[in-house]
Amino acid sequence: MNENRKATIADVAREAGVSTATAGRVLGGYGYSSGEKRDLVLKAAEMLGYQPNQLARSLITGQTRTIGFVAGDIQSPFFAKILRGVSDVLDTQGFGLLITNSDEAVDGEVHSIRLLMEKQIDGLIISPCDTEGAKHLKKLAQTTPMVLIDRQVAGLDVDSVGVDNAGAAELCVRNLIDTGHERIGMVAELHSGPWKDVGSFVHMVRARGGEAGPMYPSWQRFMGYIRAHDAAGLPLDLSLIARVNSYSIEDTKIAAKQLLRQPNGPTVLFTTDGLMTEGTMAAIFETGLQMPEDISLIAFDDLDWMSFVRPGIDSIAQPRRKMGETAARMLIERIAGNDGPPRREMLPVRHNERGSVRDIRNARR
Amino acid sequence: MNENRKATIADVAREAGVSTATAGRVLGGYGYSSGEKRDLVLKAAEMLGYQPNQLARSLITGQTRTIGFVAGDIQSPFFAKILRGVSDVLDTQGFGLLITNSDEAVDGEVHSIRLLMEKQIDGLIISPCDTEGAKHLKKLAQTTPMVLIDRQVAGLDVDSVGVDNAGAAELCVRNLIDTGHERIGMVAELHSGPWKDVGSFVHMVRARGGEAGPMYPSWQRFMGYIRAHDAAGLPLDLSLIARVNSYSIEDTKIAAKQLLRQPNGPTVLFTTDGLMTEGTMAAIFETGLQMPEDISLIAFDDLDWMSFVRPGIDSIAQPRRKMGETAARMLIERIAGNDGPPRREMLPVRHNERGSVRDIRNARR
DNA sequence: ATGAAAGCGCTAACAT
DNA sequence: ATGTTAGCGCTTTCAT
Repeated sequence: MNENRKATIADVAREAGVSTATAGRVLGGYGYSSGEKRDLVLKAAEMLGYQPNQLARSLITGQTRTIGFVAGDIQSPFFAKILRGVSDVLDTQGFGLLITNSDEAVDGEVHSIRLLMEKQIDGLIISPCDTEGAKHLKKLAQTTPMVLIDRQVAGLDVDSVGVDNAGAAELCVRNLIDTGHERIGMVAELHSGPWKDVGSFVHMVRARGGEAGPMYPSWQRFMGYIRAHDAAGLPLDLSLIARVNSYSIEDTKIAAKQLLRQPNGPTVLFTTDGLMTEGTMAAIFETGLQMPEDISLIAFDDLDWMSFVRPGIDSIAQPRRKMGETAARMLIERIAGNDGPPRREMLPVRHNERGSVRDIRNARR
Repeated sequence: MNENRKATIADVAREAGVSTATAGRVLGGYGYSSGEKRDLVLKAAEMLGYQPNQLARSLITGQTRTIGFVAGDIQSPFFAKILRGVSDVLDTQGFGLLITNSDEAVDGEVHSIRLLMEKQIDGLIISPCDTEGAKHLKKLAQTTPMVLIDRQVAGLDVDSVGVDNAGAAELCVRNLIDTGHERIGMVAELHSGPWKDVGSFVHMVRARGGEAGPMYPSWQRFMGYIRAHDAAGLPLDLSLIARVNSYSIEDTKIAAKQLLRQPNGPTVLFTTDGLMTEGTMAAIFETGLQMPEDISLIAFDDLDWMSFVRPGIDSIAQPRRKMGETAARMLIERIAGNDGPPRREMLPVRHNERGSVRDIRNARR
């Protein structure tokens, strides 16, 4: 027997003594078929080791049952966890998952998307690297189901999932203030958005009463920081904001060290994401400061190790896996034909207290 | 103009006033074409916003330029980093990447592979969850290019990439012995392989002079542990082996705590992978032991946080990203037609000394 | 319920 | 160098 070539429906049909249409109907699970022919076909398929060719099926149905995911960087725990959630849901629905990295650059994103679209994905989950223009996404959204994860894009009305970054940051900073902290440092990669500088961002936020459109999560967290200060009547000291210029641990460490060494520095550091936290941890250790005696720390995004270092690190944990699951579910619904209005899923965060934040209400300065 | 339907080659051909074959030739970059017609076609394609449909192309060429990756769990930093390496190389070659999780179960693996094969992947990178039987892999290997990562399978002669686990572990344990340690604990998930128990494994290793066939990395690391003891003439004490039954942090913590609390316990702990290390870290903190004064630690697999906790954690780092790159390159070569003998790429590990291992040669017990 | 035939979008002979 | 034609493996009318 010739087992060099993969068995096709035609082979099965011939073996079973039926037409290709009938074979297709039982193998593909569509249309009518009598029990008798069914058995014949199934037996023949079994014998020949028939495996359907989804390509051919997709070409005709126009559906690949495959979705694309454009991550910033899949090796970061943030995206890796999200991806796991996505993968789990897709798996139960028989969908495939094609992944790419944008490396947070528009070029990479455009390239990734083109590749994915050529492979005829049914839908896209993306963490867009630009929250402003993103014309390519707006155009794509007209033809392809899409859900945004972690970030939103101004003027792009599609499903999205994320957390209330500003709200979570505000609550966090308010707690710090309640615990006696007045000099609250922030370590963030505030890459140039539409704002000239940090000062004009503050101005804008205040002008709008603490509300603003879509922006990067780190800016949103900064917004929460501002709101908490304003609500408590605590003046903002921009010298406490370490603005990291490149998204790297090394640069973060340098920026954080500088912040820690300046005269009249912060009593606590608030870091805006996992990478900022790692750079800041390194800075704290290198400056020899003790946590939480000399410096307190609270991090946005929870990481594995935070529970087994000493002190444990306080954090705001995003439900990453669930974010992925939710995104996947929303996307599949769209693919299935749901054409209701875009939904914005805001998942709750969890605040972990582990001992890295010191209560200094009754402490001497 | 009707932009509801995607433009096809036929549309472009019509618009350009040429045959579909000519249009196909310039758009697909094959066969001859005059500059004149080329321009016509390109212009028409541009105008219609033509995007090739890789499905149709693949159906006919028999190549999808997509490969599959079956990971144990993509959210673990180990696989996430490997995946990044794979993705990078594929990207430069215009290949797509379809990922799935096996969750280290044969069922999941089989299911994953079937899904991937139906999508007609050109090749497979897999971290097999069974190093023994794996009949499905052996069968598959006859028709589909495949490279194994991290683990090998007995009797499956295909390309693979990994590190010299036994050698690295042996060197590591020898160093511990040289530093005065005589009671070296090991925390490992030694899931039931073909050996009745740990004792019979030791027996087997010794009988074969420290060599054995393919097996799980954790068993290989244990083999290195045995070899180092035997080479140094240090008797093996099986009560120092914490055999973790389930691959979870919680169970690891419990097993490690038990090991730490037993009378005449270890002076140092050797953990066999990232998850074992995290569970062990938790155990060390919960028992209140000081590192490295009360207990030393060295870990197989390097993790982000090991450099910024105190003390820093000594580790054996696998070049995960490079492993992924190498696997991807090997696979692409196979897809391109390389039919030379299977290659086993053994990448070098790096030993990081950071202060979690204490030199006790001159210390009182 | 089943079969014959058309065709998804593209490439690959085979002509010219 | 270009056009014509025949499929790739499957689904989907349309008959019967």
